[in-house]
Amino acid sequence: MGRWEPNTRERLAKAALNLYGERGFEQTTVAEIAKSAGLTERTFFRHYADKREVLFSGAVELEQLFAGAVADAPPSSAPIDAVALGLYAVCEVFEERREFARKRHAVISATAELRERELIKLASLAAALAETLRGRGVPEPAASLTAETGVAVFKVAFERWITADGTRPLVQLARDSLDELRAVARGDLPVRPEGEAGPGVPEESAEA
Amino acid sequence: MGRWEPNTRERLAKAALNLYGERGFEQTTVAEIAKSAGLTERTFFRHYADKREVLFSGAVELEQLFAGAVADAPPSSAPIDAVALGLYAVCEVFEERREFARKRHAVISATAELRERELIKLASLAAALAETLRGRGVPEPAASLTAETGVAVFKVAFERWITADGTRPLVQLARDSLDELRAVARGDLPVRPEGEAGPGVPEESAEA
DNA sequence: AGGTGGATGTCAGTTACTGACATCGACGCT
DNA sequence: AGCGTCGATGTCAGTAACTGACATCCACCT
Repeated sequence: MGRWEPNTRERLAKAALNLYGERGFEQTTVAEIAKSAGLTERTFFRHYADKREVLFSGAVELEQLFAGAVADAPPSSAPIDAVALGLYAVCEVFEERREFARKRHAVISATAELRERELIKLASLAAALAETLRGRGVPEPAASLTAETGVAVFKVAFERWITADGTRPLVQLARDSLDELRAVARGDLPVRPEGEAGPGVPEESAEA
Repeated sequence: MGRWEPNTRERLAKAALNLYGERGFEQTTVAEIAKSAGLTERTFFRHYADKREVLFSGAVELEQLFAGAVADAPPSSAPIDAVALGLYAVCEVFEERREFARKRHAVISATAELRERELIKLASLAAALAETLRGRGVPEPAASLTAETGVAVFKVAFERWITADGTRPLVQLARDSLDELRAVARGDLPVRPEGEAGPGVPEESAEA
């Protein structure tokens, strides 16, 4: 396997992330990314299907990790608990790369086109989880609903983790969000968790 | 307000949906759509931001309808119940346009790019719902989780409605999916009904 | 009739993306 | 060493999405 400089794909990904961060996604041309990595535009498109995909090369591994952990959960686990195990496994991986995740997240959330791509990756993840759950004997539509729910919980927890100062580990935020979801779906009216006096909470007290 | 033929936007949208359905999205050029509507490519881009957006012009109204119904729910309603009301309002609208919805859905689900666009519209919807819930005094992250959950329920119900023969109204499917979600989140274990994982339609509403 | 304004047409240009073909460089084989 | 193979890269030409600048047209108003 002949090659000039090693790690072509990673060099392209790193160059892209940097340029997207500096000039913005739309203001960066693929030719610039390639040049910055010492390659040509054509080579870029041999490694990544399009200009956005360069930021999402890790999606497949993420999916495998998440779904694998769900598959390995004890057979007696309720679907939502199996998904929780996958959630925790994923959180561990992210915990080690917080700065990278932050930088990448900043670029993505700044550009509508990149947000689209991220959403479809998350949808693919949800589909994979649903498939795994069906493999565990969970019928539809429970499998899909549980999978979508798990992804929603991850999104919420990740957002809080990226935004916060980093003292609280992602896995803990995920656990909290999951608990919150159970309460929401149960129909419990959410009581204010902490002393935050943000937008006033009107008269919410009793439940039906 | 000068104009040649009326309903320019609608003519473009109809032409696009037809061509996408016949030749496929990628095999259809914007110039062809415009020509088919008796207009030019440039005019197409004056009405729609890009080639995909022509299929999503109703997203804003949908969002307003959904969020409006949530906002109008009784103040004492639990968040999930308020979202349910919005869900039902949206279902009514779709019920009247089943054939259009089916055709459009077929085109979208056949093309990755269009699925991306649809996802971001749904995400926008979820964001609007979350905002509405916060306006009702629901704190985060319960507002976002409830909103995402509501959208997930809609997706599942819509998919079943489009796939099925149409005898069951969408609103009923939505109600069922919502019940299922509550069961899932409660941790009720939908165990394999008869020990076989066949594609047979499983029992729903199998809880107390 | 004449003027105004919004919608449309025309044209040129950039850039994402693709196919066809040439080239390079490492490796194995004799 | 010499040679051939093969995968990765470079080069070039082409399509089509999308944009900006400017001309033109039609409906309406005075």
